[in-house]
Amino acid sequence: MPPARVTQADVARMAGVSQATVSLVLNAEPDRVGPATRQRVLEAIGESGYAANPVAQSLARGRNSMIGVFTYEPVFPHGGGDFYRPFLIGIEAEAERQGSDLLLFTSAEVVDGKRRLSGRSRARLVITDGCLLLGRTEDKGELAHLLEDGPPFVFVGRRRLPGGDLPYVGADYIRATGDVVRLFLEHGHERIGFLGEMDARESLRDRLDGYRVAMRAAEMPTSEFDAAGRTPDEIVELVVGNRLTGLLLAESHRAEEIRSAAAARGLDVPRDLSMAVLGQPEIPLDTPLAWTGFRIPREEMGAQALALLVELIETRTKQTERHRLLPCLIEAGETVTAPPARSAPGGDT
Amino acid sequence: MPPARVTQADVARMAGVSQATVSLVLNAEPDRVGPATRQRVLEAIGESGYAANPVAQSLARGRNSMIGVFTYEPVFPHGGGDFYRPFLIGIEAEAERQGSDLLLFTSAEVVDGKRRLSGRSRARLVITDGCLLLGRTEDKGELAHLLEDGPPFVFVGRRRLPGGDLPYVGADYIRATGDVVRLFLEHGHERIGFLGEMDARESLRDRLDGYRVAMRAAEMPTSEFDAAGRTPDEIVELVVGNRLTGLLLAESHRAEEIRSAAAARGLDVPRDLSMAVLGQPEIPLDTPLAWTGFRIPREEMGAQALALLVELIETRTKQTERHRLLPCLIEAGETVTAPPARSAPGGDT
DNA sequence: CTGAAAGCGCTTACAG
DNA sequence: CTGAAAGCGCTTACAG
Repeated sequence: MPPARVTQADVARMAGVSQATVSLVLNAEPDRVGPATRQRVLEAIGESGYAANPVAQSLARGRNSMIGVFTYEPVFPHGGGDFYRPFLIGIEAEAERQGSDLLLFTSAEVVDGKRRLSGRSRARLVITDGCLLLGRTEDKGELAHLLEDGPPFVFVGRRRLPGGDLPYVGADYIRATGDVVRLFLEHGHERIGFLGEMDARESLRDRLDGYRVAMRAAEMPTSEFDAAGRTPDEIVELVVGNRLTGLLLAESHRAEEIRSAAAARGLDVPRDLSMAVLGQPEIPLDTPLAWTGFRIPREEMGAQALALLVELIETRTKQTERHRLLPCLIEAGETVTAPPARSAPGGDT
Repeated sequence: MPPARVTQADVARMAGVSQATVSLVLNAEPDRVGPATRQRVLEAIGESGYAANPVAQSLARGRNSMIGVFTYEPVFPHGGGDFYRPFLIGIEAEAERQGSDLLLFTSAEVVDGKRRLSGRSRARLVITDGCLLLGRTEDKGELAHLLEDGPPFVFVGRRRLPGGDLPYVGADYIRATGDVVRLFLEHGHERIGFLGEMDARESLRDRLDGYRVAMRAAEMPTSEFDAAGRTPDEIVELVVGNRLTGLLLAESHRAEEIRSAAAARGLDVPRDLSMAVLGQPEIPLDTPLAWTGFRIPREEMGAQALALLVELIETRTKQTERHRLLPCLIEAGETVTAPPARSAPGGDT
């Protein structure tokens, strides 16, 4: 026999008032209920240990202090990586501050190892006041749907939708990458290459854009290479073939293997080749060097995303600025220095 | 203006039936509704894109597929340690399997950095079908309360309540510690000491009990030392003073510093002193040795705890065995070998 | 086989 | 200031 949960009706009986009055004490302005009645109700609540049933609240008014957290993959993966953790550190801390609980949608349907945001999963979202979305394998179609007639949500990480205005809190990769490019320029580099997957993902696009914009502003020629399917040796070959003195790595996790390959070919980092990573990899690099690059403010992104979501829920107006772009801190490191002196000033004629 | 969603009433209107009939088509056995009617309803559902409102379902059914997860500290701590992670890996995987969502009680009141399970936090628990409890700073009084009139719950880790029968899924430290003791005995050790905090926590008590039982069974004298407040050097002093050839460490995280102190005093592990750790520390030891000891099945504990909880929720009977003790796998390692030969056979007279 | 009705536990106009 | 009532969108006995 499940211990029957205390309801407003029980409290009302104890306090000798109507159920509606209990609700008013709980929800309305203090002066909606007379002080004496109010007192009795409050006491009854204390004694009974009453707590509002959020499901009923939800149905009646549509809010329940529950924030949904939807991730496209398990929040707690078996393997080594732990992609979501830094974001969730920020999210949890902010949730504590806001006084909301977090509902992890672990019941979502899984297709090809990725959780889907459609069907029952999608319907389940409406349980919460609003929802945080995290992951790198989102389906833009699903998002468009959600935007159209779903509960409020905020994506952690910049996401763009062709026709829509998707709320997000992202990191300013464009600017951060530009900062790194300018660091190279200040050191006197002229031939600075960009290596990354030529992918449509915003986080990668933004880095590429940042590179292009900064290079163009400096009137330097760009050299972009697709990292996909290339071995470290092949990449070093590209560096040499294009006489690059600097290399930006969008794929920061490959930094160390590329440096090794360069070393094997007699190219020392940073003496002969300056390198920088555009963001820290999930799994810290096993490296003897302090890599130059920038730090992604993941915890802050999580916290701000939740803060923005709460704002959206509370105002429910289109007025609020729905996008936030947080700055990345540049890390000086030691892998970028002046380029080697040109062997033949004026070119290699 | 939130886009109005299609309800059963809408579907009923389209199909020319009652709202209840729509519900029956959706939920009851196929033959509760005549094939023709059923067909019309199904068509209307298809056309309208109807999806049941899970909030309303929850309210009507009295269950909501939400499992609460209460941790005494943040699930995602800032610092290095990550105590809860392995448990939550198991919990999340099991939740996927069971089709339930996880509600993290991040709104709980915090006192001295620990979340409390009383007041509003306590009340909030009842919104879930049942709740998983994790942490090492539980208040037994709060637990007793919960047991009395709270929702079903299961503690991850063995917990005992003087008067109550608290459901848990734990690791069998008694047996695992006994296994380690027997490993020492098989190697010929006779003077085996136990070092740990003499604390009331079950996990520590169990290790001590396991040690005592196994030693008594072998008719060996026990030597127990409180690690609290003792420096590594002082501990080594105890080892020497008591002529121990073997040492069990309940506080596995101190293993390496004690080994160093022993080495500094000329005691090599395992040549002069065999050591074993009773469970892996949260943060992996920075050590050149493979430590002998046992592995705590944390993921499995999480998964089983959730499975047990669901069972309790579904059966709602006292019949179910409410306790599960999982075996710990012994790790052979290389820190336990035969004790050094006695200098004077027959004693040191 | 199907509909009308009550109920899940709340919120919120609406009367007094 | 307070109560009676309607309603949120479902499920589920209970009558026909």
